[in-house]
Amino acid sequence: MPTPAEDCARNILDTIPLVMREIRAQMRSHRGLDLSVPQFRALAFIRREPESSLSQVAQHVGTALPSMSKLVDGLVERGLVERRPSVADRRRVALSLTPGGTSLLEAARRETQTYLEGILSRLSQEERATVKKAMAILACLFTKEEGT
Amino acid sequence: MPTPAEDCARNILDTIPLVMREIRAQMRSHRGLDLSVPQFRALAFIRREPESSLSQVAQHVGTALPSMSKLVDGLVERGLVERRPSVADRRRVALSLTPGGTSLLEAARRETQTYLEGILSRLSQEERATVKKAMAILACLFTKEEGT
DNA sequence: TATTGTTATACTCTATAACTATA
DNA sequence: TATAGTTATAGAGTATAACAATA
Repeated sequence: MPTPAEDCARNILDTIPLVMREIRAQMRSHRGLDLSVPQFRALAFIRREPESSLSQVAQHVGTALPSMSKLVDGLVERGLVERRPSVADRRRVALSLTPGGTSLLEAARRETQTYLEGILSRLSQEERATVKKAMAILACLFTKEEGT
Repeated sequence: MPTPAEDCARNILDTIPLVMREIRAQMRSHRGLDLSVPQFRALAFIRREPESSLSQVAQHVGTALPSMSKLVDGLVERGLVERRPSVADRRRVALSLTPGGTSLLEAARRETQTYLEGILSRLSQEERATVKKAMAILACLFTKEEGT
């Protein structure tokens, strides 16, 4: 019989990529407001933390700095993000959403939320509670892991 | 107050990409046996279902057929997979692991399992049970969703 | 004609290394 | 010297469209 941790690890390895794939496909499927998951996460972070630097966004989204630089290039080209040099420290960059970026992000979030809620509505209240609790546990575990 | 489903959806959206990112980084970090998550999943499926066709693998891993064709190209070049025309139906392809592919897959799985178990060992038995149960719920939900 | 797979094309994601500008 | 960011480079993932081979 497998140990509990072994068992749990295998379940994670089987399930997380599956769910991730659905989320990605769903986000990509909207004409005009299609976003990749990292793009979505970057926009959401910038809205929550206006004037954030590139490093902060990269840290939060979990990419290397050059990756985020290029990702932001694309968002700026699409007119969703404004990138200005910071006044306090001119090495830095100050990122913020344009009005178009804000409304696109909100529309995308609405779509994705609706999609997920549709799926989750098939669960019992208890099952949803279990999923929510598990997400909180994992988020804690894997966020704290960053420095290691 | 957000509805339970809305709440749960946001938790999923915040957490799944985070965990996915860690799994990916972990799998890529091994010298000699570094695999992407889709490569790992393809190898695992082919071992479980020898002589499978390209379509079957693509279906299981969740990629489009051309994507899987290219992914398998890489695995064949690395000597991990053998791709032969099927005898019964020569449009098809019969995929199987080489001995090298089998041992690499096993080594990679061991590494990843060990890594995940290390993290999960910080949880209480009850927390692990919650995570495991949630994974089962999600796997069911998102596997059945494929045809929609 | 329908199915299986490949090729062509075009993005995005991702990382590391080398570089520039500022502190 | 150290930090923030960009550019260069390279490889993988992803999808759609067009094509070839076989049934």
